[in-house]
Amino acid sequence: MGNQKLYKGSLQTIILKLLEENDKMYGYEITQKVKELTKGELQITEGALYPALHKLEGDGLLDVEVAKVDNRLRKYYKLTEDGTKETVNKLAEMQEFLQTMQHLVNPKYSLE
Amino acid sequence: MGNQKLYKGSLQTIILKLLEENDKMYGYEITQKVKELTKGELQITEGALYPALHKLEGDGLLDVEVAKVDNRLRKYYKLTEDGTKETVNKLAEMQEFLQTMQHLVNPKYSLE
DNA sequence: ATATATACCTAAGAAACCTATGTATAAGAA
DNA sequence: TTCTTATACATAGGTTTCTTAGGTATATAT
Repeated sequence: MGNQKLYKGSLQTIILKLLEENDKMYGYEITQKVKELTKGELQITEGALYPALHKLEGDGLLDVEVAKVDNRLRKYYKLTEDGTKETVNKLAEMQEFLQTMQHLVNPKYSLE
Repeated sequence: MGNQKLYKGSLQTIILKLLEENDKMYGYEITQKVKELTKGELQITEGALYPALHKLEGDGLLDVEVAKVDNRLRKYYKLTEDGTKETVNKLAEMQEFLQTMQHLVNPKYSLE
């Protein structure tokens, strides 16, 4: 790691993308999934994750469903209809950002 | 645009990369160059740029040289020796970040 | 018994940015 | 010739987003 600050601003997009792929997930599961997918490169902190989930829910992009598993609480989140639409937008913006940055910092590896 | 917040955290790297390519540049020139290279996608604001340049200078990564052109002030910045080394690090971190994000949000377009 | 993993949460502060504003000169349009 | 736009620097105040640090609680492994 050491480049955690580059991820600033991309957490919402990451959450939405995971929920697009996995239908429903709970917070802790998201942190583990991201760690696994990035081979430890990105560690989402709970102090960042939970407020982000609450914000997405408040914005109407996620629905919550509480469950009890092994006598422990879980809050499953899933995309609303608006959330599904917004995910498409956010992913498009992310792709544009990644391409622009790739072009900026390393023109020869550009995808264009 | 609309995805400006994704660029949060990447400004220093962008500045260093431009100075690696162009030897010396002044602030206003950097804003124009970035606008040109990104086809208007990224507009660096002065409120972000100047403090960033001052910080890089304070950290010993940039040297300043003041010049007067057409009776107007210009502050030319160039990489120090430390700045050149740090640029290599920051670019490597950026590449890793871009690859990780690409893999996260769109596995099939991954460069791996 | 103690530590680790699972599972949620918030408060306080830091970092990095945007908006707005200020100064000043040069060039172009009305 | 006045007004706007472009060039060129700068800072102050506020916002967003994250990190750090702490809190609660159950299950499992040592």
